[in-house]
Amino acid sequence: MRQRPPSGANYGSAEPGMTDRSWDDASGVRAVPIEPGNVVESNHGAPEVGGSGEEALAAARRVKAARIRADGRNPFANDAELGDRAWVHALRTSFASALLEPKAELRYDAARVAELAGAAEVHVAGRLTARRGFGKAVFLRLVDASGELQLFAKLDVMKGGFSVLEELDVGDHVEARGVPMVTKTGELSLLVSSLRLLTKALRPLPEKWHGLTDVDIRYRRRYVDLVANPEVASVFRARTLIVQGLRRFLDDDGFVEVETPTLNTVVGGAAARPFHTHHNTLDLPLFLRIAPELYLKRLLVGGLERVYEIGRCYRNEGISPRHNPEFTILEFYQAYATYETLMERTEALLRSVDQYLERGMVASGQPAIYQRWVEQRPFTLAEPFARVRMTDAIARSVAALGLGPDTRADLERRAAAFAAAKSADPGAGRDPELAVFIERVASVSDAARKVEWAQLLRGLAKAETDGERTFTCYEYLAEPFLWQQYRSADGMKSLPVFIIDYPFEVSPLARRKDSDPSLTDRFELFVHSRELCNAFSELNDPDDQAARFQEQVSKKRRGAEETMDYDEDYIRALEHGMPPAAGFGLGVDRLVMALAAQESIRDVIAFPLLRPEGTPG
RNA sequence: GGGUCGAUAGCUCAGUCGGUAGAGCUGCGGAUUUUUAAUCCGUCGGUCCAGGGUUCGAAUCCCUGUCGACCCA
Repeated sequence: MRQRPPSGANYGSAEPGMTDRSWDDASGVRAVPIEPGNVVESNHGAPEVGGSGEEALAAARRVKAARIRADGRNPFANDAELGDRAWVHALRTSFASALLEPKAELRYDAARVAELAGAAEVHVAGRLTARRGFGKAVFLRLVDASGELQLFAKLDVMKGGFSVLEELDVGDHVEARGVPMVTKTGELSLLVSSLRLLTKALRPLPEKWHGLTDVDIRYRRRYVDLVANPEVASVFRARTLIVQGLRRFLDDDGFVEVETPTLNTVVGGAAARPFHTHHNTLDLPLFLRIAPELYLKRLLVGGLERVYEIGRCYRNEGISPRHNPEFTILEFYQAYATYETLMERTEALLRSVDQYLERGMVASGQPAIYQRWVEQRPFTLAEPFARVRMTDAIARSVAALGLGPDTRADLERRAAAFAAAKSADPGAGRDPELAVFIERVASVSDAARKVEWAQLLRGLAKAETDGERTFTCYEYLAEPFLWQQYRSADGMKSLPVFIIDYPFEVSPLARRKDSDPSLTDRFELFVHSRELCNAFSELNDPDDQAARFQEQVSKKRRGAEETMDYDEDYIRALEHGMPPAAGFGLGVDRLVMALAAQESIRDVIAFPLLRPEGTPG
């Protein structure tokens, strides 16, 4: 790809009008000057020409479309025969041996290209994204799905066909034939012998230099965003490569891909609020699934042994740069494996996917974009991931924050006092002692200032068990600081961290540790302090599972919103015997964010959920 | 749910103390046969997010609402 301006957008200026029709071709095409008052009938009444308001811009293009129709041609043609079409990236690749140093500048040796190209014409098609006119010669930039190529249209080559330039605008789709050549500045171009409009674009593309930057419009009109900001297309191509890489890794390891229901009658497999829906003829209330977990494990019971699903889940929760209400999850389940096996597999999986991504980006001519992503990633996959027990992570982080070893005990005492005061008088206002306490612990260090103490204490006060308190301490005291505390050998990047040994109370589907039944054989992988994977040895004791479901149900009765339902059929399945197994879940959107160095989940989801345009909220 | 910031031409943005609404790009007309945001000349283009208020006068000040971004919950 050619070097682009920093904004990523780059559209050519308008071609000044060409009224000199001395080269009108012999086919009798009458070029009609486009002027105010010269409006030809269009599909949308009589547009006013002139001005550059949105309607006026579209109207001017409708006039051109109408003129083309009047000439007996179709401005929305569908008879292009592209059997011999050359993708522009493939074309570029075929002239790679003519590249001059430094190759990144994409300057070509004219003589070498002439030698390679001979007199053979090639056929390309795509969208015009820039136009620079010189009267009897015009430069156009053509973009297809593979890349971009400059077209060089000259009157003395095109003869009568040159008049088509009058009716072309930036944004139109065209097909062109010509012989590859190199311009004076060394740019590989197609010396156009024939050029034809395929689709008239009635609306203009955003401005060529600044492009489209309004994030709201970018997400709402992704079709424009993709054209105006080429890197957006790279991100979505990367997404495809990443998903392919995940499939490849699992398929090669004997996993069976399955699709399980997204319309569920019970909520299960994760702690989240569901979306509600309804089936009419069954008159059945349904939930959109929050996780495929319980169905996939039923398949283990059935003997599939290695299954996975990549699919959409729906959680009725807030929207943030890291959360979209619908998102894509990968879950896989492997019989006769443990969570320890899966830690090995996880490292291998992520490296394999990243290599697959790199190969794909290189193959599509975007090695520079991939390289930039790697540099922008604040983490590295190159070194062994850290493995830390949750309690150790807390202790280490507490020490790193400059807090004493008794901090947790102090916090729990304070939270208990807070909870007691609150239950005695729910309407009580601020607790001045609490503020004093927070100030005391927060003032220990700059890092300690960053702890969300008030939320931590609220969480501790709400926690019902020791395990929940451990998890709460982890969430607030350790997790946000993992990226600082686990670093690569050179200290430049953060290391992915496996947090292991989760308390059983916060892991209702995981197997208890044989050596310590208060813990589970579970890990989560944090990449730069962001949760990416969650995996555990599966609980296959139906009686233990039934008790945990029971506890979830009673939590819900006590007012908790993010709990599971009792899934009777799942218990029955376990009673038939699920082989010992380990299961794994990964947020695909978050993986794409991490690998393609994107800060917002909305930048890796083509059409993120937005409030509808122009509707009161 | 709360706070901060933002919304002005199709796009990117200015707009002073409250006094006729501005630029660049796009479009349109013209010149130009090797450009790279081409260049040069001319020109069209506005529900200043919406509604209300203050004022002789509001893009500007106030209130309410809508949408968005960021932060917090």
